[in-house]
Amino acid sequence: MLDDRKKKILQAIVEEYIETAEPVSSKALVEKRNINYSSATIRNDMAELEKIGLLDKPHTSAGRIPSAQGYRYYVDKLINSNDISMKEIKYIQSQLETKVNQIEDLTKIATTTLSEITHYTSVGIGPKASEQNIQEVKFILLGSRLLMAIILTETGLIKETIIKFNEDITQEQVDTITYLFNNKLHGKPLTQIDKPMEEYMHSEMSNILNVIKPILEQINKAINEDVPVYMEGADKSFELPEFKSLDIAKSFVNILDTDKTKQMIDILNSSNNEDEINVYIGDENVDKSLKDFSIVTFKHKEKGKDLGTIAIIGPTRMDYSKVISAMKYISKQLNKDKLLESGEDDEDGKKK
Amino acid sequence: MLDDRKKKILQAIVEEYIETAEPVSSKALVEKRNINYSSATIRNDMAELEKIGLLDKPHTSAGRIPSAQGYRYYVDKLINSNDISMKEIKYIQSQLETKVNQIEDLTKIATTTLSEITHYTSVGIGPKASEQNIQEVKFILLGSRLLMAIILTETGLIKETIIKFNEDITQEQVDTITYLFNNKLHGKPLTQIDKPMEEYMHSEMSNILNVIKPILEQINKAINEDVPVYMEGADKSFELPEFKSLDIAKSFVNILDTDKTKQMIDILNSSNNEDEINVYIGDENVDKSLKDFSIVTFKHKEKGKDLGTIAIIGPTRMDYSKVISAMKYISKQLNKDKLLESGEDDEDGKKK
DNA sequence: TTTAGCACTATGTATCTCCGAGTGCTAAAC
DNA sequence: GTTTAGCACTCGGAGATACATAGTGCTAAA
Repeated sequence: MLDDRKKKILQAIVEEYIETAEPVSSKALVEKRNINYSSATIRNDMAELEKIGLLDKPHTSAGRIPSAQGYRYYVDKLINSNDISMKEIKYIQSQLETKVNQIEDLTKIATTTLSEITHYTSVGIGPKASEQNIQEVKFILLGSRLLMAIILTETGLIKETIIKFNEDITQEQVDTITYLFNNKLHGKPLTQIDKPMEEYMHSEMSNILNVIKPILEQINKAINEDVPVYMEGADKSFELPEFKSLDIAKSFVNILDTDKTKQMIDILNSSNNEDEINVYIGDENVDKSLKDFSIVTFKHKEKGKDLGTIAIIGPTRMDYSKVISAMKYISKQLNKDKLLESGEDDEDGKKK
Repeated sequence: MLDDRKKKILQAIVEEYIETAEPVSSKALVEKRNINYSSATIRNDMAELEKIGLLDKPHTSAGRIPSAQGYRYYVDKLINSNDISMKEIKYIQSQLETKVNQIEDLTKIATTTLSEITHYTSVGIGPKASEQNIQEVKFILLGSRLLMAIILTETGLIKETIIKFNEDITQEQVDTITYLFNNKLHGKPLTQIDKPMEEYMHSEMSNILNVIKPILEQINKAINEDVPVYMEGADKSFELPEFKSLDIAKSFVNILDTDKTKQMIDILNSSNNEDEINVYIGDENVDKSLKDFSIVTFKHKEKGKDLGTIAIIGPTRMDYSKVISAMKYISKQLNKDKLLESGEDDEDGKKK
């Protein structure tokens, strides 16, 4: 356990370093951070903080910088998690009020807003379709051989896909299929879409057998493929002094490349704690290419269903206080709004 | 007009520089590029090529590099536009055969494939909705106050949006609206969706008046907002030696940031020539932040309708021969396939 | 327990030198 | 007239050296 002065010194070093990106000297703490002890006293404490592993020293004649553990201590015990101004609150509110066309848009807007408030790069991932339960399935015949399937989930997520057939489809067939799907699939998870249909595959209704199969195939494909990813403010990161190091810049681009999106999704989805903000500092990240970065994530859920994940990626020297505060506020707003239900309930009594 | 030897020398310099990223010396041309003249002769020619502005010299005691004009001459007159291997052709074909859920997916696949073949960053932009003509409009009541509008265009592009109402909507209203929309809008451009509807706004059908307005609003929003952008292989660019310069790396990230997407869209959409490959070298680009880059674009059209634009962005020292060849081949394939029609024609005789 | 004072140390920067690759030009060769 | 050999010249990059400086660690005194 640290005594008060050491805590104060650690906090001051972290915050000063976050601000200046330069190793912090004992003198700087006295002059800029109002620590009312002599630089010598502070130096003694700094030496001890270094011994317990909370500070690092780039070299003998430089100041100190926080270690990953130091940031961790700061985030866990010293942080001000209400570091958000009235102006920022207003801005967030105005952004979240924007009308959305789709549920996914909400995550997108939150991602953008977060990047604008924090000046870090933010990444958003749309809802994972596979976790959702089916509310309703609609089929629309777009042409004699072209069928559009629209799946609405209980949380309002919409998946649509187009199926092409080699032979003509009749409206009667479509009606039958629509009836079957909605009868069998309501409330079932999207991943299990083909299980309940299988019995029909082997049933007497041979006239739709050859129609159902391609539909299931295509729907399955649509569910598993499409996880929208939004990235905002990548250019902002490049203004940071850490990006003067080409290695860091490179690994950052590697992380954000669309190809590597799946990696990112894995990283973010491993943060499972519902409605809670997770912070991964430097080498706490499982992925080693993230060792020089910190990630702050938040998973937006409603009734246990994934509505999207939002993350901020920045250098370990990140303004945790600001990032966590902003994310906390946005997450609270997202949960308060319950936007999904605003216009669709009370139809069949299934929802309260 | 250049004599044959000068052409050969220019070509060799461009190609050698593309390969090595080092200023090319007269000696290198003799030894590595089999120019069967003495280095002195070559030096004389290089001096002349520099005088006409086709070559640059970083400093007195360095070799030559092509100027923007030099690249331009190379691209226009010296290039081998069939620089594509059997293996690459096979790969492109296999990729384009992938089943697509939506028309947009085609652009996406082409974008990815192009980046993989050329090893440069590629950017794809989906079809511009505003240029499309309406084929059919469907409305689906998802709840008592939630309506989904699906617009199918003549080229197969699908736009869908959700409209929320403050009061309940009946199926009869939806049917009326569906009839109205399809009656009035078939074959009209998407941008003019509200013009033909206006007369109804002032007509006797007051029971749907308050329904049409929010629908038009929301549809207009969906049309104008949603231009999907795909980016592939940004990390590949960072492996290039030019990205050792932090300024170049920075301006590159600036270009590709989602925020600046609209700039990019403008840039790409200014390349209007249908089914033709456009090359913008260095400062030929209107946007000054692109002065160190070259862009090769191709606009995929069918019957005059925009189906998407694909671009390769790389340093001015780009392998134009390979990029142009690959793009040419992909564009040919895209046009040959006419994928859009494969299953939807002959329904009502409107299409041949 | 805190502080003043001082020796010590690593780094960044500036300056200088030296090397070599490459040119431009002149004069000779073809 | 065209090509080539030869050579002086130039510039940038790599290393070496020195210097100034910011910061520490430690000792001894307050």
